[in-house]
Amino acid sequence: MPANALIGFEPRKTPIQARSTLTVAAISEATIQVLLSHGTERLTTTRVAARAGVSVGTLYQYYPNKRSLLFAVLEHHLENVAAKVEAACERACQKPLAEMIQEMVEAFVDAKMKRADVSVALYKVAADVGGPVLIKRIHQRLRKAVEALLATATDIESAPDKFVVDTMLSAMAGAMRALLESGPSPATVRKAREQLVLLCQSYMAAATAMTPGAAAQN
Amino acid sequence: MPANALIGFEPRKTPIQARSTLTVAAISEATIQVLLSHGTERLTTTRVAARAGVSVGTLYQYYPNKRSLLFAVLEHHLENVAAKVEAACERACQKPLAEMIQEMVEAFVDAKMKRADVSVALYKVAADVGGPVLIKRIHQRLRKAVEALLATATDIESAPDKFVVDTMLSAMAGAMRALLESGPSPATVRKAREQLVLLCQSYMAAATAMTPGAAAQN
DNA sequence: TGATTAGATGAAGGATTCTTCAGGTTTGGA
DNA sequence: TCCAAACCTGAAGAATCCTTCATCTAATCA
Repeated sequence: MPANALIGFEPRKTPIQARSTLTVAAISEATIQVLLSHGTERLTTTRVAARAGVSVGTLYQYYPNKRSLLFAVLEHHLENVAAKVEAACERACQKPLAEMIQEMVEAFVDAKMKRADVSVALYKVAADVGGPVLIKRIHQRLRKAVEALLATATDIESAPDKFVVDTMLSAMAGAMRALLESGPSPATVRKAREQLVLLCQSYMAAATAMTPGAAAQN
Repeated sequence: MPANALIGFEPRKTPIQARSTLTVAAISEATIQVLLSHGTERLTTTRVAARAGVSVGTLYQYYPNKRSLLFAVLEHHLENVAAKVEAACERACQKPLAEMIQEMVEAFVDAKMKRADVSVALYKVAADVGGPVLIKRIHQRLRKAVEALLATATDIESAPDKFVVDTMLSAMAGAMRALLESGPSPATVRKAREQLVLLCQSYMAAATAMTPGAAAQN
């Protein structure tokens, strides 16, 4: 399943002339627009093409099928978030643990909130189109970035387990998802951001303290 | 949206005779089976009816449409999980914070793992069928249960903010989802369960005013 | 036993959507 | 200018699927 779950998703043809480059960009943006205005259910290739100002045939010249179209948009979004977090990780090297976590988490929250509506719409897409595979791939990227980051922390002795990092990341992503899907006010987002930082900080502190000498009181 | 998002989901007719009670039970179970064997995409009313050993017409006698069928199954699953967690909350009254959290989290994990395959399949369903509304409803139930629980903790001064409880619950649920969707081995589940407990414990300890004495070292 | 209600049937209507392809238009180089 | 490649068009094919309803059978009760 995870191995060949992505077949048939490759672009059918790559744009060569300037005209077609504009076309694929328009299709991509139209997909997001239709997603926002009609939802995943009523996202049809014809509608996307119409919104992009081209005909369906043109759409199928660059995407082999509807799913590949959605997949491409989802992939682009996730890559973008991952890149932001990775950048934050590099910025936060050689600092105390708490500061590292704060920068990383805030980068993640801000990246997701940048276009909150799109983020929410894409959760539904992920359920249909290669979600698991893609999520897993991005997740691994983030885990590596965070592990590399933690290795440079100035105030911890041994880097935490892969398992711990994984748990933190999925908790962070899950809480973020719940937040996004609740349609939060700016004030709510601010508070949630703080809490998310605290959540990750306190967990990492507890999970890293376990390994060296100062074990927990349990 | 959230207000009337559930219209048309009410059962069309309630079974009276014993025969029809069996029928609806069979349809319900068949829905899960088809969900597992064919996925949400290829879940058709005809297929469900066939699997249940009845005709499509019979199905439509009890469910006004396909979505109401999926909604009912999802609702049943979530109610079950919520009940398990609520029961754990009542069991854990009048104890130290860490123990409370442990019992609650473990109850949640165990409830979700009970039929892990169904849990995973229903995530996709939730994306299509009244997910947000239902999730929000269950979430509120859990929050109230946890708040009532925390109010009886023997080692904290003031009960934590609603916001804190919400964050913890969504983080817990999110991490659990990621775990389930990764198709974990029993050993992995065991480790993840521990980590999830630790995650929630350390966060609650950090976000709560503990009684002087056993405060966190940060 | 006869009448009335509950329950079950499944072919067919109706609607939607994905995808193709034969043919037309535009672009860029020779 | 002229041609080949790139690009675009959109009606129509093909496949699904949801849902209804006229009709039949089983159960309940007077």
